[in-house]
Amino acid sequence: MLLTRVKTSSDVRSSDADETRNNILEIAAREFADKGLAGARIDEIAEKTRSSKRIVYYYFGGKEELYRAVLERAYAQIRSREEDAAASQGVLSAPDALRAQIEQTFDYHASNPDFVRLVMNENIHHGEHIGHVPGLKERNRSIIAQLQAIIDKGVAEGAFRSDIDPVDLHMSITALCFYNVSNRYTFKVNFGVDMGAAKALKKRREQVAEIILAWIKR
Amino acid sequence: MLLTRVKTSSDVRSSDADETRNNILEIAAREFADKGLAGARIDEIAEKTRSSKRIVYYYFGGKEELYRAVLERAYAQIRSREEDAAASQGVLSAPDALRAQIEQTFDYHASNPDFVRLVMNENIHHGEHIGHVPGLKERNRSIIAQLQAIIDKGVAEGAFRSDIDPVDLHMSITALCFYNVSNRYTFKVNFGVDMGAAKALKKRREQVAEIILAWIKR
Amino acid sequence: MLLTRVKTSSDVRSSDADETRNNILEIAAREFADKGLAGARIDEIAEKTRSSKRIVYYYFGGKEELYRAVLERAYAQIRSREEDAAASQGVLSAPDALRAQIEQTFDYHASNPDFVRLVMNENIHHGEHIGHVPGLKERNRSIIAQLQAIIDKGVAEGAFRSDIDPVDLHMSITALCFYNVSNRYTFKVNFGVDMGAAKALKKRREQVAEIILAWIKR
Amino acid sequence: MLLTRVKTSSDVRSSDADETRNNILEIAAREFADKGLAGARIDEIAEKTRSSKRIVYYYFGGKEELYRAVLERAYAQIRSREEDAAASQGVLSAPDALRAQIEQTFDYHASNPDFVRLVMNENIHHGEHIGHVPGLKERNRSIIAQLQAIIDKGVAEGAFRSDIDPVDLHMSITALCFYNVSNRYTFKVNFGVDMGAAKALKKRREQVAEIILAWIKR
DNA sequence: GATGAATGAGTGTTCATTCAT
DNA sequence: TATGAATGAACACTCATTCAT
Repeated sequence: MLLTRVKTSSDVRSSDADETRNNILEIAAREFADKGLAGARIDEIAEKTRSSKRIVYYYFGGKEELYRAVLERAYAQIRSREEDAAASQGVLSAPDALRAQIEQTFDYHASNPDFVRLVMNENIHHGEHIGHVPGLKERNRSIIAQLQAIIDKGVAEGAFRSDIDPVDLHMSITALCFYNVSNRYTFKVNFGVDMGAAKALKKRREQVAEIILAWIKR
Repeated sequence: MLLTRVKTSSDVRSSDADETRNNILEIAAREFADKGLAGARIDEIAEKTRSSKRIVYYYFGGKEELYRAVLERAYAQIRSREEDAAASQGVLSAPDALRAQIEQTFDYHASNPDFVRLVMNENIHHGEHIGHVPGLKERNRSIIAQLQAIIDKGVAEGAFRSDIDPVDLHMSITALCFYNVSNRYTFKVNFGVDMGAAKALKKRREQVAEIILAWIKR
Repeated sequence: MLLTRVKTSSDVRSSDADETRNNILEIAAREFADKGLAGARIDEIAEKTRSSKRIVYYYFGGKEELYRAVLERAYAQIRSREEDAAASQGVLSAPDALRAQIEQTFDYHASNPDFVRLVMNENIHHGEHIGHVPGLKERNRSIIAQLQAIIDKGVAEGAFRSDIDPVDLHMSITALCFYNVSNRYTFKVNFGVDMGAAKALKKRREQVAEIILAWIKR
Repeated sequence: MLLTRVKTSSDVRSSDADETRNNILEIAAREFADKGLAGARIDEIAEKTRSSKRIVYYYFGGKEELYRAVLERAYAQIRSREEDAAASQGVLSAPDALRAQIEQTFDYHASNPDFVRLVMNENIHHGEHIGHVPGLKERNRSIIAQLQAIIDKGVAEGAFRSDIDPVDLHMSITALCFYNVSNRYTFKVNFGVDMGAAKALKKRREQVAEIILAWIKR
């Protein structure tokens, strides 16, 4: 900061500020995902941060606002992933496109357990914060539209049933992709199977696609 | 208590104690389900109880122990339901038995959102308390055995594929029954559909059975 | 109790009662000596007892009263010891009698650390309970009279100074006998010497007598 | 603080902090000395302080840590006193130096009953906290070295016996200086003499020196 | 804009004691 | 006389938040 004169001081500050903000959000996401809104400690978050507790308040105002910012960021991230994925499915047949879509959803959940845990937390809180997350509507419209397109294509190809609602389809896919992650610990205790293990994941990934495709095929 | 005058005074006491215990457990279950282990307040639980905070400690020792007792009770309840249900499936064909099983699972989750939320909470806590719940092993063995029996029958009848693992089947069923309840609030915000509504539930119930049966049928 | 008809029921009860009382007092003495009045727990005392918490209240009324009873018993014990010892000193020369007296005092403290600790506790509480212990005056008069007799004899024998006050003598002896026990733990940390060890005690016992005799001899 | 304007703001802060810390330690020392670790109440300490209960936790972390800080401070104070006293004994003869040393020890105990009571408390707790007090080893080495020097000088002067161990000497002196303070209340009840009274103290001060000197002289 | 110090309100827990039988 | 169950009051401690600089 002291070495660069090219950047104006305000530039420097704001880029530093962004870095600080992101650093806090990252740490906070982990903490909220791990312990929930009530269980996470501002003190602990601040301590793990490169900055101080006061800075957390300075940037975010309070615990709840920080939680919302974390939620927002988590949804922003999944959305950008979905958009990336959507771009590359144009040329596939409907079943293949659907399978790709399912696998992408499965992978995202599997490799982002913190997102899954944040969503669980949000449901524990009756979804009272998610409403404030901007850009959700577009995201959801886009997901549904994407699935509708695949369904339409599959019906046209004579491969899919014509009576599948895209929202139902989305729910079924997500339910099957969510559970391994969300209920990993109780499932492990109950059935001795660790759904975090690579082998188990690979097998399940295949299976989820199989289940959905068996249902939608005519 | 109202029926008997024969009971000795000690009997009366213990039944009172049981009543108090159960009353606390009921209230606590609601609170823990609603706010999580960290978010629930012993003060609040006690206040809603017919007894006092001190009594809560007298009976359960502490917050964590109370939480465990709640978890234990929740699992005990689902287990007794499963046993009841199992008894009545003997005469059905494999697909009908499986459908009955799925519907029972679906209904249990739908009408016991607190159980679902407790399980979510337990997963947030990395399942560190569920291990202490007694009788889990038997429950799980029994579930799997039941499913295995249905699979076997279905295979024998020529109705089912022969390569389905009962644990996978259980996971798939549960995943599809769990999600509407666990993610009800975020789903509502995201897609405008309230999965708590009777109509939505009825439709989904049918659908879940359909999905599983489509997958398992040969 | 049900088997003996020789004893009247009230006899039986009262002897049982004495046993119970004594058992409680013994346990309580250990606890109060170990943790002080505030630190000792009625629950813990009751648990270690052969009886119940309610019995403790039944017999003693409350924590403070129990503490007083313990204090009383402790002083009663030391007194009876002193009387026994006094009886056997008639034939000795004054220095020998004094030495015997000192050694007896030293030994009593060394082998009754609980008594020492109870006295420490009582001083922490500004001696507010010891006033209620009956029989103290007689005990103290007797100790002082005993020492006065030894001094008188020593003066008559030409062995002792004539200006020693028996209360001062008692204080000096007790101070030197008390400290090894009362300050055993801090002394150990400070100087690495464990005054509870037999060898250290034996040496110190000799020394204490030596100190007092050097002072009183003419 | 009132004298300096040169101090930076952080200096001012830290001196305020020190003041607060010291104020708390002073009050806490009185409370712990008076009621012991278990008997003292954080609430009461905080109330008597110029600050709040929260501040006590902010500075010290907890009751036990506060107790340790108090213990540490008490030992630091006695040590600095000893060092001051040691400096002024160079020119005296061995008996005079020893007498001065004894009187200083006597006076310190007599005028710092809280220190004596803290040490008693620490012994009730089996000395489990004193081990954590830093600088104790140096203090004790220095005390013993000082006494050894006096002994050596006295032996060289032909005034003292040559077989006195400095640790024994220290224990004897301390025992005689500690008791009037530690057992003041029980002694008062037992023998009607208030060892806190100026006259009694003066007489005893003389006597303690006399006892030790009688023992060590050849 | 940035920060170490401070804090009111609550949070889980424990204690000596009493009640109902 | 004897006791398991129950309890109000206090207790140590924590938390998100704000103040002074």
